[in-house]
Amino acid sequence: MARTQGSHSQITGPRIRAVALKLFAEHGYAAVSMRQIARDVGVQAGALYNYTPDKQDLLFSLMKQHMDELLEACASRVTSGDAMTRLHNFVDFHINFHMGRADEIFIAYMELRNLSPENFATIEALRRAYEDHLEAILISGQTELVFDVPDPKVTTRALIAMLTGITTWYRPSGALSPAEVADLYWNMTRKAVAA
Amino acid sequence: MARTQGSHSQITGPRIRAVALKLFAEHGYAAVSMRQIARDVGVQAGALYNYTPDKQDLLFSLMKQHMDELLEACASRVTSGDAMTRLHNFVDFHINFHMGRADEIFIAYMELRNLSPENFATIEALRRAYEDHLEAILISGQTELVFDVPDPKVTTRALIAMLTGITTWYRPSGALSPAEVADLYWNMTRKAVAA
DNA sequence: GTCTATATCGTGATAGAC
DNA sequence: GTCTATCACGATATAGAC
Repeated sequence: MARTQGSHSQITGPRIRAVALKLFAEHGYAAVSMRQIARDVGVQAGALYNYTPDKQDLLFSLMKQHMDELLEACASRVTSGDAMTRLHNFVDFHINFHMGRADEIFIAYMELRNLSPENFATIEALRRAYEDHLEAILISGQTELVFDVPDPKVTTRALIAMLTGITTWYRPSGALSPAEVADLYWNMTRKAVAA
Repeated sequence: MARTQGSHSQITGPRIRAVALKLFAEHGYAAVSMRQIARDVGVQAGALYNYTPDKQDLLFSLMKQHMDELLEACASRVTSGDAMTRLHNFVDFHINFHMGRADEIFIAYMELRNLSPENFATIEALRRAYEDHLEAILISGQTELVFDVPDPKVTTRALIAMLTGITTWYRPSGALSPAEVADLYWNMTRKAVAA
């Protein structure tokens, strides 16, 4: 009953990650079995363990990679300019980065509780680092007197929740283009923090 | 090895629901076993099936009850007054209702994908009905020229995502009182939709 | 590197005694 | 209404052939 015997390490590894990402996002980490991942990849379950020590590490690795990419891409976008410009850049970046990554976002926000304590601490620290980018912008704007933000930490969480919520309803096939969505959310953000 | 033999139907039913709610919120529906629920309730696994036909129905029943309570409590709060008053009432209601129900909210938003198709349709309809309350307020405000809301549907989703996000970080033991949180979020909301 | 086979355990749900 | 016992199955992970 062999199916695809032979050596395919260079494509199997990424395929496992892609399949796991999709299945975790669709059904949830706990609801997805290693057998199911293997079936969709086209290998036997045992073969998965050549690429990941266990299921937990597969989840962690996906989340870690996402957060690393997020932070690296963010840093280059929001460090120069006045507060208003940086905020606009942040909103624009956040929306565009997240729009093409609905699965990653979903997992990053929903599967935190399925991480081991150590893995959770790692991911949580990265999430904090990302929020700190926005918080720093808000504080700058407060100093420049262009924003009125009584509690930068709370406002940061509020804005990120609002922006990230896009992924729960946005579909590329929908009525609004990414640019239109970005414009709508930018206007709400801008007004919400305005002095 | 009997533990708590005897008849306790009047307290066991609610206890099962309370325990299941807590465990589902903490670990996720798929990650929680019927045995685990039974253990925390203090009965054997088989006894659970005197109260629920199956695990799926237990989840659905919890979500349905939450949505019913949400809609009933909401309707009485946001139907009279001008748009600004109704929006303030909605924000205030949403925050206060959700603050004491972190577990219910978490489940209502995170476990949708673990519902059977029929159950999902039911809950989704109730969620829409709730969003429609806010959308109606925004449209009223647009008519009254007190709001500037180019896309009421999108703004509705954005505001609800922002407001519901409170449950991911708010703790009663934290620095801010519920009233202070409500005030911060009301100001952001008010400004975000202002004409 | 992938396969087959398997060890070990936990799962949802049911049957029948009390 | 709760218990004990059990069914039928699927889970993660490993061992060893190829």
